[in-house]
Amino acid sequence: MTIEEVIKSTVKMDNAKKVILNIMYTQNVIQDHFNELIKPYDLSGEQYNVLRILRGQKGKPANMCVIQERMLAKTSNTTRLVDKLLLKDFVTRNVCPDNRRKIEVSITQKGLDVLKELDPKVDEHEQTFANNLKPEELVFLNQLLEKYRTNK
Amino acid sequence: MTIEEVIKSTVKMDNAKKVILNIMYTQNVIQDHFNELIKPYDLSGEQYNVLRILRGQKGKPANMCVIQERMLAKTSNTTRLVDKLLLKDFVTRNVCPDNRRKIEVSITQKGLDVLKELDPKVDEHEQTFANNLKPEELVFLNQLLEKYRTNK
DNA sequence: ACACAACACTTGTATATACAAATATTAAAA
DNA sequence: TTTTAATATTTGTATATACAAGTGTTGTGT
Repeated sequence: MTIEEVIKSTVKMDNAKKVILNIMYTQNVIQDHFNELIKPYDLSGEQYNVLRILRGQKGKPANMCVIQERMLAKTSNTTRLVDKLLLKDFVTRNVCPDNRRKIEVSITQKGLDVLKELDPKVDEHEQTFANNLKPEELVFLNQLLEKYRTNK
Repeated sequence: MTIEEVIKSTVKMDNAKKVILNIMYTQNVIQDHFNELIKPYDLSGEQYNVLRILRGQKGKPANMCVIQERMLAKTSNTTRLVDKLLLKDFVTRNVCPDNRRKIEVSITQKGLDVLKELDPKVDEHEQTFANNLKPEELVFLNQLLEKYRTNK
């Protein structure tokens, strides 16, 4: 389905406009698909993202600003995201002893367990989309997107 | 800047995962850029989208469900989006005389004026990104994204 | 004609996001 | 050593989004 069919556009669009709509719409499709996947786990996409960042720390706690800079949406409110994860016992939060302005956030075993359970489902989610392209097309799509963002 | 650099990833990712992150992140970058552009006009991205759909109707009013199906984010709450536009006198809203369940939404002259003022800025926004790619790359990026979404 | 389902839209509620201002701590300058 | 600036995080507020339930209208079957 082309992007014109998706938005039932009546007028002809140039490729510059089409690419933007295609990226925005594709992101929506991916996100809706992912939200379905994590719905039973009482996690939002951003909360999942934070958990994955924390697991990537391999035991080392992460400060709020470290989490922030590794997230895709740079404007997210990390404090409140961590609040939600804390309520579910997926993370711990402690004041950093070396610098009391900082907060050390770590993933708990319960958090690791839920990620472990999600891993195969997330892999499947990623593959479902990726399988529509040949391996070399996948590489090229990555390159084009990165080039498209140049200087932004 | 590659997606790995953006999220400061420590571990190696496969291309299936990289594409998803690349699309999500690129959408964020585009959206942030666009939000800067429309901030002075007291419009949200979705509100702008609705106005553009209404202009595309060329005088013919649009029902709520027509607006809904033409939007990128299918889950948006059209009623409240139109409420906001109504408060700014960018649209009118009337019960459809043929079918009183339906609502006819039309763009006002004021709405058309604000779109007209935005047009060159939106074009520039689109071109700024598109200029990073050769014309044939732009075409290919569109094709890859559409293929990537197959059956979703 | 009546009951009931389908449709089009609205409203309620909880959560998420955006962005500015506030707080607390540490670092730097006078 | 104060004062000031910079850093790290939190809080407040307004708006947006997600999703279920509610309202009013029209269409269908008996």
